[in-house]
Amino acid sequence: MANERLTRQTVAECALRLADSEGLEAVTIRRLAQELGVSPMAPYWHFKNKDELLLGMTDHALAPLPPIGEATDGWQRQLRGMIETVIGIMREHPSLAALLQNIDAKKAASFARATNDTLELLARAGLGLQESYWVAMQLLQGITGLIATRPEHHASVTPEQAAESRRQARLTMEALSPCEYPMVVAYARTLEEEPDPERYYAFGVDLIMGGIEAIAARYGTASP
Amino acid sequence: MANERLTRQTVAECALRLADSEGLEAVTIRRLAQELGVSPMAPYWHFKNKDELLLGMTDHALAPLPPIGEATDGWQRQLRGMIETVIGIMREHPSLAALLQNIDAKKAASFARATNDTLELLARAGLGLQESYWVAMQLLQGITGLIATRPEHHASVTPEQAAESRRQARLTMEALSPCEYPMVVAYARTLEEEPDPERYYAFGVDLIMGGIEAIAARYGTASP
DNA sequence: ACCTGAACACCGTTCAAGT
DNA sequence: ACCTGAACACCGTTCAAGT
Repeated sequence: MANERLTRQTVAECALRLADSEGLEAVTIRRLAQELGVSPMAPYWHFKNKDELLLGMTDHALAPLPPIGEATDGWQRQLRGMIETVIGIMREHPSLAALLQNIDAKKAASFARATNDTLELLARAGLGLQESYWVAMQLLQGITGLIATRPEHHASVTPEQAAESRRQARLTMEALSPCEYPMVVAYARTLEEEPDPERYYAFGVDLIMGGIEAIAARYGTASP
Repeated sequence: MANERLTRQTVAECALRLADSEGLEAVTIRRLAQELGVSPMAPYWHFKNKDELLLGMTDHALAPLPPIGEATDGWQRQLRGMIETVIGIMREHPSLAALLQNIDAKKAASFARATNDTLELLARAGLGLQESYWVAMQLLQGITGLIATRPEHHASVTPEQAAESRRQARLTMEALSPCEYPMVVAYARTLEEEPDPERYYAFGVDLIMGGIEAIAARYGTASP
């Protein structure tokens, strides 16, 4: 719209907004340029290729993630807080999960920072470096999976879109043979009623934290 | 090569082999046709579009997954066995993880079967239908993440390729500022020596199972 | 420094046509 | 029933050129 000069910031921001509202597959260099009211090649001055752009979008989304605070709490509480914050950011940016799966995440500075903080917490849990890294990656995958399976699926902002995608999921599963897949068909029926997102996310966090605490008790050397 | 008649089977098989050896992004309708020695439009007779092809590839890869056996063991042992089997299949088919992230998995019959079996096991663990489904999806995501982060990264078949991709990962992380990201840089150095894949996967399975057992103890109604 | 325009080598997919 | 060929509307990216 505005005919201002472009910035790395504004380009990344616009691309992220586009991804959040229409899905990551809508983010095309040409479509982005159109959205910015600029020629198709303009974005290339700010990002040398599409991968760099995706990294920029990720950094822009993850920027508000606060650094890990002082060690006043136990590592469990701090880690749980961090997980909840990331979930919050992913709920604000529905495309972030897909983004993290389509880039080499360790090349994003904001992601490296989050990883570093997580490694620090897990060291306090008594885990070794390798184990900590493996746990940190599983952690991210867990959060991503939580978002991907979420009841308010897709880049759907409006309740109507959310209800529609839930209906689609239900129809897909109900189309299956009830004698071959009885449990799946039974689950599909639970999708008829509106889900409670908060209950869903709380359960997900418990699931992720449960795995980490079990592994810390087994492989770690620190006291709880 | 051979000028035989095409089959849905052979097309899916060829596409999967291509994906496993050169990555999912190499699987293009046109490239696939070339590989089959056939005109670019030929695959369309067997799969109505690319999404259907990806589903077919997934079903082909997941076909050898055995159905859940009789309930002679406890649900924990059976579930652990299933996870290990899926990991085995994913290690044989390096593209399967990416495949599952790029399709609507519930539309793949083989995936629905695996989901159904998992739901049955989790019901025996005393979890409700919704909770079971959430756990099942987290389970898959966890396995997928395990494969994605694995030491023998990428579609690398040869040890040289594996060593090279590990080296690339190390260089990316070592390029980071050591005072800003001390833990990440420290972890990068552990990548210098050859990893032990079995130790890695065993740890991963413990991590995933730990979460499930913790949640079963907390939300379930069955005795262990 | 920042952006445009034309061009290249790719995509997925439709549709009419061949055997 | 199974496959081909031409055509369409897209991609990402390079490169020379404009201001």
